Amino acid sequence: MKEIRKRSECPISYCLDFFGDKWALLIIRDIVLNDKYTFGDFLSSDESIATNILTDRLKMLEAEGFIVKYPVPGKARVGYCLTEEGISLISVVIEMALWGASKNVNGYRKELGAELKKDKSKVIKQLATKFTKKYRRVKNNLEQLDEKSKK
Amino acid sequence: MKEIRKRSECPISYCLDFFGDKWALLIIRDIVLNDKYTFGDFLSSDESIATNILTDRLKMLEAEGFIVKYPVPGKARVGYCLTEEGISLISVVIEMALWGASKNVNGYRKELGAELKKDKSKVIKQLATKFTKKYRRVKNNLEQLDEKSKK
DNA sequence: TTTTATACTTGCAAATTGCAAGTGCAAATA
DNA sequence: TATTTGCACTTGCAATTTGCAAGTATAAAA
Repeated sequence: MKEIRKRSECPISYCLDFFGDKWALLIIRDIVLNDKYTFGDFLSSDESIATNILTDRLKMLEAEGFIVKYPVPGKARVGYCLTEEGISLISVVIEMALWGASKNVNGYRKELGAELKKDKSKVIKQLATKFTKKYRRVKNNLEQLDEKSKK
Repeated sequence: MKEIRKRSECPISYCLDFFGDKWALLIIRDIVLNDKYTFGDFLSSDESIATNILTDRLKMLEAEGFIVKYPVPGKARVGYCLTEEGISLISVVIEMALWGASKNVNGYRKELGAELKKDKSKVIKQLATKFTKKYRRVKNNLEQLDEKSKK
């Protein structure tokens, strides 16, 4: 698992301690903007992440509290869901999306682009609300599974 | 020099094509928030970048049009200044700063933190204006040097 | 029990980072 | 003019990370 070392007291540096690589934020993106949640989902993204890198980054994100793993129906299937910590990254991801879009790289549907231009904060809030609800459901589910396994 | 390859049409991925490493955005940070502009300035930051990595990243940032190099008085001395392209990264840097600060990593003076909380957009605009003015001065200067060398 | 789907794990080569010594260039000084 | 000093890189090499692709473990269905 990618080792996290705090390089300085600078908040930007701190952010890059976790996310200063080509892949970690792409996983957050896939969850936030592409509704992906399984290992296979992330593997199928256009950037073609390698399985060992994906595993490594998911482990880091989970260990640092940005995502949580939960069972999904299907053989050996699992999903990954943002925690509150992970949800706080949405604004960074959106800011990058706006930056890239300003360079005429905009693979997202036109409506999202228009919404972001119209009211960026509103979009961020809506996404945060959506994933907060999902996180609560998943957390409850995990807690219930935990109780069951104790019987 | 770090090779830039466009991995997909996603704007976030596009941003990470340039900045998905531990160092490139730290250079932008140093220019924007620490008023640094020479090789030696960047070398002295708390994160201790290696000279070969710094050179590599400065070359990339220059080649991609985010910064421009200009002469500074002193022996073999040069400075680096944001271009309009580079200035457009300020909002990403600031969003990361806010994220890091929300995790209680805040090595900046309290006033900046307060200003950002009060009116993030205003701070971003002020910084953009400041560096736009500097870029214009530098560009004019470079153009004049260019004219001189043709005589 | 066997097959299938999923999530990883592993071995290895290529690429990148980090350390620290070295080199080249420009300006100041003797 | 020659030498010294300051600055911006460059270089050699070891350590680490990434990427490729085959392999393995687990869970559920047949």
